[in-house]
Amino acid sequence: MPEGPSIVLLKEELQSFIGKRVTTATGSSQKVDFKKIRGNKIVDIKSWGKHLLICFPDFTLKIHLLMFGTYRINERKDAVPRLSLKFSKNSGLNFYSCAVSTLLRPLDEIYDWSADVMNKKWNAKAALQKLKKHPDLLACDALLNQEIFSGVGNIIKNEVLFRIKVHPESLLGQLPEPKRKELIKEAVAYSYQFLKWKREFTLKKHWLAHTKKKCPRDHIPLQKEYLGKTNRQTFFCNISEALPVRNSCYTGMRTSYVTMSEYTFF
DNA sequence: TGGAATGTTGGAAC
DNA sequence: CGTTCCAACATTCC
Repeated sequence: MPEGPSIVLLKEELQSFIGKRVTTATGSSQKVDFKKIRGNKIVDIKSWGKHLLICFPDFTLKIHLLMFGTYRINERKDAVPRLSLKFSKNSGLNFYSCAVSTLLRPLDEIYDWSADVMNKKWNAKAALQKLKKHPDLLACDALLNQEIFSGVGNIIKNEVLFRIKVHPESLLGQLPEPKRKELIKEAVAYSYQFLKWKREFTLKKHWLAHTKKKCPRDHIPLQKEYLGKTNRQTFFCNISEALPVRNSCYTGMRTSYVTMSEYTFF
C-alpha cells in the first residue's frame, strides 16, 4: 500500500477531519496512551514521506502503514484496528496493521521537511549535498534512504533507476554530477507521476520495470536481483554479456561488472 | 497454496 | 560503544 504518494493521498482524504474532536480513542497498539487522545481536537494532518501525522495541540500521532497497513474512513473492516478514532456524528478513522507512536516534541525539531520528495519544502540542492556525503552508497540504497529521499519506496526506486538508465549498484561517488542531478530530479518527478496514476487507479499498468519480466524498451529479459543493504527486489535491464566492456572509468571493487546497453554502471 | 512483498524496528552479535 | 545483521511483524496476492 504505502510509498510516499499513497500517504499524500491519505493525508488529502483526512483534511476534513481537521478541527474534529476525538470522542473515543481505542485500538490494539501497545505504544499509545489512548486516554490521552480522547477529548483532543485535531489541529492538522501532515505527512513526512511514509509517515502520516495527526496533530493535536500538545502531541502528534505518527502512523506508519509499513508494508501491509490499511485504513478505513467512516467505516471499519473485519479486523481489530491498531488505532481507532471516533468523532461525533458517526465519523471515525480506523488504522490496521500499522505502527503507531506518539511524538511529543515539535515536528520541526523531528523532521527535515526538505528531505520529503513530495513536500513543498523539498530541497534538491540539499539532496545533492547529501549524495556527495555518501560516495560509497549504492544508487539503489540511496533512493531508499529516507533521510535523503523520504517517501521513496521500492517501486519508485526501480522505476527511477530504469528511467534514468543507471545500474542499481552504481556508486554515488562514481556517478557524474549531471547523473546525480538526474537521479534527484527523477525521484521527485516519478513520485508525482506515481501520485497521478494512483489517483486514476492505473499505477500498476504504468510500471516499466517493477515486477516486469521483460524490458519494455527492447524486450529482452529484465534482471531481478536482491540488491543493496536492504536486499530488496531490484528489476533492471542488463544485457552486459552481449556487449563490450565500456566502463573503463570504473576502478572500484567490482571491476568485473560491465556496462550494459540500457543502463550504465558508474 | 506457500511464498513473497509497496517497510521498519529493535535486539543480538561482533 | 558503533555497526551490521536478521528475525519479527502483518495482510494480500498470485
